Amino acid sequence: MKSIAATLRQAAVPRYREIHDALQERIIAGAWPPGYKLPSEPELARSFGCARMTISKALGALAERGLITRRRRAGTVVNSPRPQETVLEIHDIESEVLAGGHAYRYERIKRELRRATAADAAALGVPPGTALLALRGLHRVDGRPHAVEERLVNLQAVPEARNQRFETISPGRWLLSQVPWTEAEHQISALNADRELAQQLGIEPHKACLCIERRTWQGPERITHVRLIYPCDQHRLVARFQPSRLKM
Amino acid sequence: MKSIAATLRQAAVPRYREIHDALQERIIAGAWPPGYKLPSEPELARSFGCARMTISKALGALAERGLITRRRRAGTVVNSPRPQETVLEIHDIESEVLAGGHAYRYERIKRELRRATAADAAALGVPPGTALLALRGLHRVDGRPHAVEERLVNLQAVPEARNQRFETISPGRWLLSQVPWTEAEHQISALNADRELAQQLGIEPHKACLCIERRTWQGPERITHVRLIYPCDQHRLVARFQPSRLKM
DNA sequence: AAGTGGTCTAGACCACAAA
DNA sequence: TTGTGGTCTAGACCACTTG
Repeated sequence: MKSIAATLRQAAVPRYREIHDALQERIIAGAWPPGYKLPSEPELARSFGCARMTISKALGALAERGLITRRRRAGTVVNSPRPQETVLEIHDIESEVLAGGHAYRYERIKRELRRATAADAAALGVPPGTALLALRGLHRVDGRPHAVEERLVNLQAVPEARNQRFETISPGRWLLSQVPWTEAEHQISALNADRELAQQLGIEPHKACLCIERRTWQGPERITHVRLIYPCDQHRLVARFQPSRLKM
Repeated sequence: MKSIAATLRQAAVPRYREIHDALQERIIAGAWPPGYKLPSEPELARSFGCARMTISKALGALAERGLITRRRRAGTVVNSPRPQETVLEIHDIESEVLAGGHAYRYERIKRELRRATAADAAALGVPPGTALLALRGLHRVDGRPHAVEERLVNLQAVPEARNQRFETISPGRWLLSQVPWTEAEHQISALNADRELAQQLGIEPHKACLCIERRTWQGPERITHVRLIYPCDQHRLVARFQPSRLKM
Protein backbone atom coordinates (compact mmCIF):
# COMPACT_ATOMS: atom_id res chain seq x y z
CA MET A 1 0.00 0.00 0.00
CA LYS A 2 2.85 2.35 0.73
CA SER A 3 4.34 1.72 -2.67
CA ILE A 4 1.03 2.73 -4.24
CA ALA A 5 1.16 6.03 -2.41
CA ALA A 6 4.74 6.44 -3.54
CA THR A 7 3.75 5.76 -7.11
CA LEU A 8 0.92 8.24 -7.13
CA ARG A 9 3.13 10.86 -5.62
CA GLN A 10 6.18 10.64 -7.80
CA ALA A 11 4.96 13.00 -10.51
CA ALA A 12 4.15 15.92 -8.22
CA VAL A 13 6.28 17.89 -5.78
CA PRO A 14 8.10 15.84 -3.16
CA ARG A 15 6.05 14.76 -0.20
CA TYR A 16 8.37 16.40 2.32
CA ARG A 17 7.91 19.64 0.46
CA GLU A 18 4.14 19.37 0.66
CA ILE A 19 4.41 18.71 4.35
CA HIS A 20 6.86 21.57 4.81
CA ASP A 21 4.47 23.95 3.09
CA ALA A 22 1.45 22.70 4.98
CA LEU A 23 3.16 23.18 8.31
CA GLN A 24 4.51 26.57 7.30
CA GLU A 25 1.02 27.64 6.33
CA ARG A 26 -0.28 26.85 9.79
CA ILE A 27 2.50 28.85 11.36
CA ILE A 28 2.20 31.87 9.10
CA ALA A 29 -1.57 31.93 9.33
CA GLY A 30 -1.26 31.99 13.09
CA ALA A 31 -3.02 28.68 13.71
CA TRP A 32 0.20 27.62 15.40
CA PRO A 33 1.37 30.77 17.19
CA PRO A 34 4.85 31.37 18.62
CA GLY A 35 5.48 29.03 21.53
CA TYR A 36 3.11 26.40 20.22
CA LYS A 37 4.46 22.90 20.61
CA LEU A 38 4.10 20.82 17.50
CA PRO A 39 3.08 17.19 17.58
CA SER A 40 6.02 14.82 17.81
CA GLU A 41 7.55 13.34 14.70
CA PRO A 42 5.80 9.98 15.04
CA GLU A 43 2.46 11.72 15.50
CA LEU A 44 2.98 13.90 12.46
CA ALA A 45 4.09 10.88 10.50
CA ARG A 46 0.83 9.18 11.36
CA SER A 47 -1.31 12.18 10.56
CA PHE A 48 0.40 12.77 7.22
CA GLY A 49 0.55 9.08 6.47
CA CYS A 50 4.25 8.92 5.81
CA ALA A 51 7.48 7.69 7.36
CA ARG A 52 9.08 9.52 10.22
CA MET A 53 12.14 10.44 8.15
CA THR A 54 9.98 12.33 5.70
CA ILE A 55 8.57 14.39 8.54
CA SER A 56 12.07 14.88 9.83
CA LYS A 57 13.18 16.31 6.51
CA ALA A 58 10.29 18.77 6.41
CA LEU A 59 10.84 19.86 10.00
CA GLY A 60 14.55 20.13 9.40
CA ALA A 61 13.93 22.61 6.60
CA LEU A 62 11.56 24.66 8.74
CA ALA A 63 14.14 24.71 11.51
CA GLU A 64 16.81 25.78 9.05
CA ARG A 65 14.62 28.66 7.99
CA GLY A 66 14.20 29.60 11.61
CA LEU A 67 10.46 29.10 11.87
CA ILE A 68 10.75 26.42 14.54
CA THR A 69 13.21 25.21 17.13
CA ARG A 70 13.76 21.54 17.73
CA ARG A 71 15.19 20.06 20.88
CA ARG A 72 15.35 16.55 22.14
CA ARG A 73 12.85 15.67 24.73
CA ALA A 74 11.49 19.23 24.70
CA GLY A 75 10.02 18.74 21.25
CA THR A 76 9.47 21.18 18.40
CA VAL A 77 8.26 24.68 19.12
CA VAL A 78 7.17 27.57 16.90
CA ASN A 79 9.57 30.48 17.08
CA SER A 80 8.76 34.12 17.59
CA PRO A 81 9.14 36.26 14.50
CA ARG A 82 12.77 36.33 13.75
CA PRO A 83 15.31 38.76 12.47
CA GLN A 84 15.03 39.61 8.86
CA GLU A 85 17.43 37.23 7.31
CA THR A 86 18.55 37.86 3.86
CA VAL A 87 20.96 36.42 1.41
CA LEU A 88 23.51 38.72 -0.03
CA GLU A 89 25.51 37.76 -3.06
CA ILE A 90 28.72 39.64 -3.17
CA HIS A 91 30.13 39.27 -6.61
CA ASP A 92 33.57 39.64 -7.90
CA ILE A 93 33.65 43.18 -9.25
CA GLU A 94 35.12 42.18 -12.58
CA SER A 95 32.49 39.54 -13.31
CA GLU A 96 29.70 41.82 -12.26
CA VAL A 97 30.88 44.66 -14.45
CA LEU A 98 31.55 42.48 -17.46
CA ALA A 99 28.14 40.84 -17.06
CA GLY A 100 26.63 44.32 -17.30
CA GLY A 101 28.36 44.87 -20.61
CA HIS A 102 30.81 47.45 -19.34
CA ALA A 103 34.53 47.72 -19.75
CA TYR A 104 36.57 46.73 -16.74
CA ARG A 105 40.12 47.52 -15.76
CA TYR A 106 42.17 47.03 -12.66
CA GLU A 107 45.05 49.30 -11.89
CA ARG A 108 47.61 48.83 -9.19
CA ILE A 109 48.30 51.78 -6.94
CA LYS A 110 50.68 50.23 -4.46
CA ARG A 111 52.29 46.89 -3.74
CA GLU A 112 54.32 46.13 -0.67
CA LEU A 113 55.80 43.05 0.92
CA ARG A 114 55.89 43.47 4.65
CA ARG A 115 55.63 41.88 8.06
CA ALA A 116 52.22 42.27 9.65
CA THR A 117 51.88 45.39 11.75
CA ALA A 118 49.54 45.38 14.70
CA ALA A 119 46.78 46.79 12.51
CA ASP A 120 47.42 44.24 9.77
CA ALA A 121 47.40 41.46 12.31
CA ALA A 122 44.07 42.55 13.69
CA ALA A 123 42.51 42.96 10.26
CA LEU A 124 43.72 39.70 8.82
CA GLY A 125 43.69 37.70 12.02
CA VAL A 126 47.29 36.50 11.97
CA PRO A 127 50.11 36.97 14.47
CA PRO A 128 52.06 40.23 14.12
CA GLY A 129 55.15 39.73 12.04
CA THR A 130 53.57 37.28 9.62
CA ALA A 131 54.80 37.80 6.07
CA LEU A 132 52.14 39.37 3.94
CA LEU A 133 51.47 41.24 0.76
CA ALA A 134 49.74 44.60 1.04
CA LEU A 135 48.04 45.92 -2.08
CA ARG A 136 46.09 48.98 -3.01
CA GLY A 137 44.36 49.19 -6.35
CA LEU A 138 41.65 50.87 -8.33
CA HIS A 139 38.79 49.20 -10.17
CA ARG A 140 37.68 51.16 -13.20
CA VAL A 141 34.42 50.78 -15.09
CA ASP A 142 34.26 52.31 -18.55
CA GLY A 143 37.40 54.16 -17.60
CA ARG A 144 35.89 55.81 -14.54
CA PRO A 145 36.97 54.98 -11.00
CA HIS A 146 34.55 52.50 -9.49
CA ALA A 147 36.10 51.29 -6.28
CA VAL A 148 39.34 51.35 -4.34
CA GLU A 149 40.61 48.07 -2.98
CA GLU A 150 42.85 47.68 0.02
CA ARG A 151 44.04 44.13 0.39
CA LEU A 152 46.21 42.02 2.63
CA VAL A 153 47.28 38.55 1.51
CA ASN A 154 48.70 36.03 3.95
CA LEU A 155 51.86 34.79 2.25
CA GLN A 156 52.09 31.89 4.63
CA ALA A 157 48.83 30.58 3.22
CA VAL A 158 49.36 31.68 -0.38
CA PRO A 159 53.11 31.81 -1.04
CA GLU A 160 52.56 31.96 -4.81
CA ALA A 161 51.22 35.48 -4.41
CA ARG A 162 54.77 36.67 -3.85
CA ASN A 163 55.51 36.20 -7.55
CA GLN A 164 52.47 38.06 -8.78
CA ARG A 165 52.80 41.74 -9.67
CA PHE A 166 49.05 42.45 -9.63
CA GLU A 167 49.50 45.35 -12.02
CA THR A 168 46.37 44.73 -14.06
CA ILE A 169 45.15 41.44 -12.66
CA SER A 170 42.93 42.07 -9.70
CA PRO A 171 44.01 40.17 -6.60
CA GLY A 172 40.46 39.00 -6.06
CA ARG A 173 40.23 37.24 -9.35
CA TRP A 174 43.67 35.74 -9.03
CA LEU A 175 43.03 34.46 -5.54
CA LEU A 176 39.70 33.00 -6.53
CA SER A 177 41.40 30.96 -9.19
CA GLN A 178 44.17 29.85 -6.85
CA VAL A 179 42.59 29.25 -3.50
CA PRO A 180 39.09 27.95 -2.95
CA TRP A 181 37.72 29.73 0.08
CA THR A 182 35.66 27.84 2.58
CA GLU A 183 34.44 30.59 4.80
CA ALA A 184 34.09 34.33 4.63
CA GLU A 185 33.03 37.10 6.92
CA HIS A 186 31.71 40.40 5.68
CA GLN A 187 31.31 43.72 7.34
CA ILE A 188 29.50 46.55 5.69
CA SER A 189 29.91 50.09 6.84
CA ALA A 190 29.91 53.69 5.73
CA LEU A 191 32.79 56.13 5.83
CA ASN A 192 33.76 59.62 4.71
CA ALA A 193 36.37 59.69 1.99
CA ASP A 194 39.71 61.04 3.12
CA ARG A 195 41.80 63.12 0.76
CA GLU A 196 43.71 60.23 -0.78
CA LEU A 197 40.61 58.15 -1.34
CA ALA A 198 38.67 61.06 -2.78
CA GLN A 199 41.42 61.81 -5.21
CA GLN A 200 41.68 58.21 -6.35
CA LEU A 201 37.94 57.82 -6.76
CA GLY A 202 37.55 61.23 -8.37
CA ILE A 203 35.04 62.46 -5.81
CA GLU A 204 35.00 65.30 -3.33
CA PRO A 205 36.59 64.74 0.07
CA HIS A 206 34.13 63.85 2.82
CA LYS A 207 31.76 62.22 0.33
CA ALA A 208 30.10 59.16 1.88
CA CYS A 209 31.38 55.80 0.70
CA LEU A 210 30.15 52.29 1.15
CA CYS A 211 32.80 49.98 2.53
CA ILE A 212 32.67 46.21 2.20
CA GLU A 213 35.23 44.42 4.28
CA ARG A 214 35.86 40.73 3.85
CA ARG A 215 37.96 38.15 5.62
CA THR A 216 38.39 34.84 3.88
CA TRP A 217 39.39 31.49 5.29
CA GLN A 218 40.51 28.23 3.82
CA GLY A 219 39.71 25.85 6.61
CA PRO A 220 41.42 27.24 9.69
CA GLU A 221 43.84 29.35 7.70
CA ARG A 222 43.42 33.05 6.99
CA ILE A 223 43.77 33.78 3.32
CA THR A 224 43.09 37.43 2.76
CA HIS A 225 41.47 40.56 4.02
CA VAL A 226 40.05 43.15 1.68
CA ARG A 227 38.30 46.50 1.94
CA LEU A 228 36.36 47.59 -1.10
CA ILE A 229 35.34 51.21 -1.01
CA TYR A 230 32.66 52.51 -3.36
CA PRO A 231 31.43 56.07 -3.75
CA CYS A 232 27.92 56.31 -2.32
CA ASP A 233 26.29 57.07 -5.63
CA GLN A 234 27.93 54.22 -7.50
CA HIS A 235 27.07 51.16 -5.53
CA ARG A 236 24.39 49.67 -3.42
CA LEU A 237 23.94 46.14 -2.21
CA VAL A 238 20.70 44.45 -2.98
CA ALA A 239 19.43 41.36 -1.29
CA ARG A 240 16.14 39.63 -1.57
CA PHE A 241 14.90 37.00 0.76
CA GLN A 242 12.80 34.40 -0.95
CA PRO A 243 10.86 32.36 1.57
CA SER A 244 11.99 29.12 0.02
CA ARG A 245 15.38 29.27 -1.43
CA LEU A 246 16.10 25.80 -0.25
CA LYS A 247 16.22 23.51 -3.16
CA MET A 248 13.08 21.78 -2.14
CA MET B 1 27.92 -5.61 12.07
CA LYS B 2 26.35 -2.40 10.87
CA SER B 3 24.81 -1.85 14.28
CA ILE B 4 28.24 -2.20 15.84
CA ALA B 5 29.53 0.50 13.56
CA ALA B 6 26.55 2.63 14.49
CA THR B 7 27.22 2.11 18.16
CA LEU B 8 30.87 3.03 17.93
CA ARG B 9 29.96 6.10 15.97
CA GLN B 10 27.23 7.58 18.06
CA ALA B 11 29.42 9.53 20.43
CA ALA B 12 31.35 11.44 17.78
CA VAL B 13 30.25 13.77 15.02
CA PRO B 14 27.62 12.40 12.68
CA ARG B 15 28.87 10.13 9.95
CA TYR B 16 27.44 12.26 7.14
CA ARG B 17 29.31 15.18 8.55
CA GLU B 18 32.58 13.26 8.51
CA ILE B 19 31.92 12.29 4.93
CA HIS B 20 30.97 15.82 4.02
CA ASP B 21 34.21 17.12 5.45
CA ALA B 22 36.28 14.41 3.86
CA LEU B 23 34.86 15.14 0.43
CA GLN B 24 35.21 18.87 0.93
CA GLU B 25 38.81 18.37 1.84
CA ARG B 26 39.50 16.63 -1.46
CA ILE B 27 37.83 19.44 -3.35
CA ILE B 28 39.57 22.20 -1.47
CA ALA B 29 42.95 20.55 -1.65
CA GLY B 30 42.53 20.34 -5.39
CA ALA B 31 42.61 16.56 -5.55
CA TRP B 32 39.20 16.88 -7.16
CA PRO B 33 39.45 19.99 -9.34
CA PRO B 34 36.54 21.86 -10.92
CA GLY B 35 34.88 19.69 -13.51
CA TYR B 36 35.90 16.46 -11.82
CA LYS B 37 33.14 13.88 -11.76
CA LEU B 38 32.69 12.27 -8.38
CA PRO B 39 32.04 8.58 -7.92
CA SER B 40 28.37 7.70 -7.90
CA GLU B 41 26.46 7.50 -4.65
CA PRO B 42 26.54 3.71 -4.46
CA GLU B 43 30.28 3.71 -5.08
CA LEU B 44 30.87 6.29 -2.38
CA ALA B 45 28.61 4.36 -0.05
CA ARG B 46 30.75 1.32 -0.58
CA SER B 47 34.03 3.14 -0.13
CA PHE B 48 32.85 4.87 3.04
CA GLY B 49 31.12 1.76 4.28
CA CYS B 50 27.76 3.35 4.85
CA ALA B 51 24.28 3.45 3.39
CA ARG B 52 23.55 5.39 0.27
CA MET B 53 21.27 7.82 2.09
CA THR B 54 24.11 8.90 4.31
CA ILE B 55 26.18 9.73 1.26
CA SER B 56 23.21 11.52 -0.20
CA LYS B 57 22.93 13.74 2.84
CA ALA B 58 26.60 14.67 2.70
CA LEU B 59 26.48 15.38 -1.02
CA GLY B 60 23.28 17.33 -0.59
CA ALA B 61 25.00 19.64 1.86
CA LEU B 62 27.96 20.13 -0.47
CA ALA B 63 25.55 20.92 -3.29
CA GLU B 64 23.68 23.40 -1.16
CA ARG B 65 26.94 25.12 -0.40
CA GLY B 66 27.62 25.31 -4.09
CA LEU B 67 30.77 23.19 -4.14
CA ILE B 68 29.25 20.57 -6.42
CA THR B 69 26.44 20.22 -8.89
CA ARG B 70 24.33 17.10 -8.99
CA ARG B 71 22.31 15.98 -11.97
CA ARG B 72 20.59 12.75 -12.72
CA ARG B 73 22.38 10.53 -15.09
CA ALA B 74 25.19 13.08 -15.47
CA GLY B 75 26.36 12.48 -11.93
CA THR B 76 28.01 14.81 -9.47
CA VAL B 77 30.59 17.34 -10.63
CA VAL B 78 32.89 19.74 -8.80
CA ASN B 79 31.97 23.38 -9.42
CA SER B 80 34.17 26.29 -10.27
CA PRO B 81 34.55 28.87 -7.53
CA ARG B 82 31.40 30.90 -7.27
CA PRO B 83 30.35 34.37 -6.12
CA GLN B 84 30.64 35.07 -2.45
CA GLU B 85 27.23 34.41 -1.05
CA THR B 86 26.55 35.41 2.44
CA VAL B 87 23.69 35.49 4.84
CA LEU B 88 22.91 38.76 6.43
CA GLU B 89 20.74 38.94 9.48
CA ILE B 90 19.08 42.27 9.83
CA HIS B 91 17.70 42.48 13.31
CA ASP B 92 14.94 44.50 14.74
CA ILE B 93 16.72 47.42 16.38
CA GLU B 94 14.87 47.11 19.65
CA SER B 95 15.60 43.43 20.14
CA GLU B 96 19.22 43.88 19.19
CA VAL B 97 19.71 46.72 21.62
CA LEU B 98 17.91 45.04 24.48
CA ALA B 99 19.84 41.83 23.87
CA GLY B 100 23.01 43.86 24.34
CA GLY B 101 21.78 45.03 27.72
CA HIS B 102 21.19 48.62 26.68
CA ALA B 103 18.24 50.88 27.19
CA TYR B 104 16.05 51.39 24.18
CA ARG B 105 13.56 54.08 23.34
CA TYR B 106 11.64 55.05 20.26
CA GLU B 107 10.52 58.57 19.73
CA ARG B 108 8.18 59.83 17.06
CA ILE B 109 9.29 62.82 15.07
CA LYS B 110 6.49 63.03 12.55
CA ARG B 111 3.32 61.20 11.64
CA GLU B 112 1.26 61.94 8.57
CA LEU B 113 -1.66 60.32 6.80
CA ARG B 114 -1.44 61.02 3.13
CA ARG B 115 -2.03 59.82 -0.40
CA ALA B 116 1.05 58.35 -2.04
CA THR B 117 3.09 60.91 -3.92
CA ALA B 118 5.09 59.82 -6.92
CA ALA B 119 8.13 59.27 -4.71
CA ASP B 120 6.13 57.31 -2.15
CA ALA B 121 4.65 55.20 -4.88
CA ALA B 122 8.04 54.35 -6.26
CA ALA B 123 9.50 53.56 -2.86
CA LEU B 124 6.66 51.41 -1.62
CA GLY B 125 5.62 50.00 -4.95
CA VAL B 126 1.98 51.01 -4.90
CA PRO B 127 -0.07 53.16 -7.30
CA PRO B 128 0.12 56.92 -6.66
CA GLY B 129 -2.77 58.08 -4.53
CA THR B 130 -2.86 54.98 -2.33
CA ALA B 131 -3.66 55.81 1.28
CA LEU B 132 -0.60 55.47 3.45
CA LEU B 133 0.93 56.41 6.73
CA ALA B 134 4.24 58.25 6.64
CA LEU B 135 6.34 58.17 9.79
CA ARG B 136 9.64 59.57 10.88
CA GLY B 137 11.12 58.53 14.19
CA LEU B 138 14.29 58.25 16.20
CA HIS B 139 15.70 55.17 17.85
CA ARG B 140 17.66 55.95 20.99
CA VAL B 141 20.11 53.69 22.76
CA ASP B 142 21.01 54.61 26.31
CA GLY B 143 19.45 57.96 25.58
CA ARG B 144 21.68 58.73 22.62
CA PRO B 145 20.41 58.88 19.05
CA HIS B 146 21.07 55.60 17.31
CA ALA B 147 19.17 55.68 14.04
CA VAL B 148 16.56 57.66 12.19
CA GLU B 149 13.71 55.75 10.64
CA GLU B 150 11.67 56.89 7.67
CA ARG B 151 8.71 54.64 7.09
CA LEU B 152 5.76 54.27 4.79
CA VAL B 153 2.95 51.90 5.67
CA ASN B 154 0.41 50.77 3.11
CA LEU B 155 -2.94 51.39 4.80
CA GLN B 156 -4.71 49.29 2.23
CA ALA B 157 -2.75 46.29 3.45
CA VAL B 158 -2.65 47.23 7.13
CA PRO B 159 -5.68 49.37 7.89
CA GLU B 160 -5.23 48.92 11.65
CA ALA B 161 -2.13 51.12 11.48
CA ARG B 162 -4.42 54.13 11.09
CA ASN B 163 -5.36 53.86 14.76
CA GLN B 164 -1.81 53.63 16.04
CA ARG B 165 -0.07 56.79 17.18
CA PHE B 166 3.44 55.31 17.11
CA GLU B 167 4.63 57.78 19.69
CA THR B 168 6.85 55.38 21.60
CA ILE B 169 6.05 52.07 19.95
CA SER B 170 8.31 51.60 16.98
CA PRO B 171 6.42 50.85 13.79
CA GLY B 172 8.73 47.94 13.07
CA ARG B 173 7.88 46.12 16.24
CA TRP B 174 4.20 46.80 15.89
CA LEU B 175 4.07 45.63 12.30
CA LEU B 176 6.04 42.51 13.09
CA SER B 177 3.42 41.55 15.66
CA GLN B 178 0.55 42.31 13.31
CA VAL B 179 1.57 41.17 9.89
CA PRO B 180 3.75 38.18 9.19
CA TRP B 181 5.93 39.12 6.28
CA THR B 182 6.67 36.58 3.63
CA GLU B 183 9.22 38.35 1.55
CA ALA B 184 11.59 41.25 1.92
CA GLU B 185 14.04 43.15 -0.21
CA HIS B 186 16.97 45.07 1.20
CA GLN B 187 19.17 47.74 -0.23
CA ILE B 188 22.23 48.95 1.55
CA SER B 189 23.89 52.19 0.68
CA ALA B 190 25.88 55.10 2.07
CA LEU B 191 24.84 58.72 2.22
CA ASN B 192 25.95 62.05 3.61
CA ALA B 193 23.77 63.38 6.39
CA ASP B 194 21.78 66.45 5.46
CA ARG B 195 21.17 69.15 8.03
CA GLU B 196 17.93 67.72 9.40
CA LEU B 197 19.33 64.23 9.72
CA ALA B 198 22.54 65.45 11.31
CA GLN B 199 20.62 67.42 13.87
CA GLN B 200 18.38 64.50 14.76
CA LEU B 201 21.27 62.06 15.03
CA GLY B 202 23.44 64.55 16.86
CA ILE B 203 26.27 64.36 14.36
CA GLU B 204 27.95 66.84 12.10
CA PRO B 205 26.38 67.52 8.70
CA HIS B 206 27.98 65.62 5.83
CA LYS B 207 28.98 62.76 8.14
CA ALA B 208 28.69 59.44 6.32
CA CYS B 209 25.73 57.28 7.27
CA LEU B 210 24.79 53.73 6.53
CA CYS B 211 21.34 53.38 5.05
CA ILE B 212 19.34 50.18 5.11
CA GLU B 213 16.26 50.26 2.98
CA ARG B 214 13.68 47.53 3.18
CA ARG B 215 10.51 46.67 1.31
CA THR B 216 8.29 44.03 2.82
CA TRP B 217 5.61 41.91 1.23
CA GLN B 218 2.90 39.70 2.52
CA GLY B 219 2.27 37.49 -0.43
CA PRO B 220 1.65 39.82 -3.38
CA GLU B 221 0.77 42.79 -1.20
CA ARG B 222 3.15 45.59 -0.25
CA ILE B 223 3.22 46.12 3.47
CA THR B 224 5.81 48.72 4.24
CA HIS B 225 8.92 50.52 3.15
CA VAL B 226 11.50 51.70 5.61
CA ARG B 227 14.81 53.53 5.53
CA LEU B 228 16.99 53.13 8.60
CA ILE B 229 19.84 55.57 8.75
CA TYR B 230 22.76 54.98 11.12
CA PRO B 231 25.76 57.20 11.74
CA CYS B 232 28.83 55.55 10.25
CA ASP B 233 30.53 55.05 13.58
CA GLN B 234 27.54 53.46 15.26
CA HIS B 235 26.59 50.59 13.06
CA ARG B 236 28.02 48.03 10.76
CA LEU B 237 26.43 44.98 9.28
CA VAL B 238 28.14 41.69 9.83
CA ALA B 239 27.52 38.64 7.77
CA ARG B 240 29.26 35.36 8.02
CA PHE B 241 28.96 32.59 5.58
CA GLN B 242 28.88 29.47 7.62
CA PRO B 243 29.80 26.46 5.60
CA SER B 244 27.01 24.79 7.44
CA ARG B 245 23.85 26.72 7.23
CA LEU B 246 22.68 23.18 7.57
CA LYS B 247 22.56 22.03 11.11
CA MET B 248 25.60 19.91 10.62
C1' DA C 1 12.79 7.22 33.79
C1' DA C 2 11.00 8.23 29.55
C1' DG C 3 9.81 10.84 25.53
C1' DT C 4 11.80 13.35 21.89
C1' DG C 5 14.70 14.43 18.06
C1' DG C 6 19.22 12.78 15.51
C1' DT C 7 21.02 9.53 12.92
C1' DC C 8 21.59 5.40 10.27
C1' DT C 9 20.30 1.25 7.43
C1' DA C 10 18.99 -1.81 3.47
C1' DG C 11 16.14 -1.82 0.16
C1' DA C 12 12.95 0.07 -3.18
C1' DC C 13 10.80 2.70 -7.10
C1' DC C 14 11.00 6.50 -9.98
C1' DA C 15 12.27 10.60 -13.00
C1' DC C 16 15.52 12.44 -15.58
C1' DA C 17 19.02 13.10 -19.01
C1' DA C 18 22.87 11.42 -21.46
C1' DA C 19 24.51 7.85 -24.53
C1' DT D 1 18.20 2.33 -23.20
C1' DT D 2 20.43 2.85 -18.91
C1' DG D 3 22.99 4.84 -15.16
C1' DT D 4 22.40 8.40 -11.96
C1' DG D 5 20.42 11.14 -8.38
C1' DG D 6 15.74 12.03 -5.73
C1' DT D 7 12.78 10.33 -2.77
C1' DC D 8 10.55 7.26 0.39
C1' DT D 9 9.95 3.43 3.86
C1' DA D 10 9.94 0.63 8.21
C1' DG D 11 12.60 -0.17 11.60
C1' DA D 12 16.40 0.58 14.72
C1' DC D 13 19.61 2.52 18.30
C1' DC D 14 21.14 6.40 20.60
C1' DA D 15 21.81 11.01 23.05
C1' DC D 16 19.85 14.45 25.09
C1' DT D 17 16.99 16.78 28.37
C1' DT D 18 13.20 17.47 31.02
C1' DG D 19 10.00 16.16 34.57
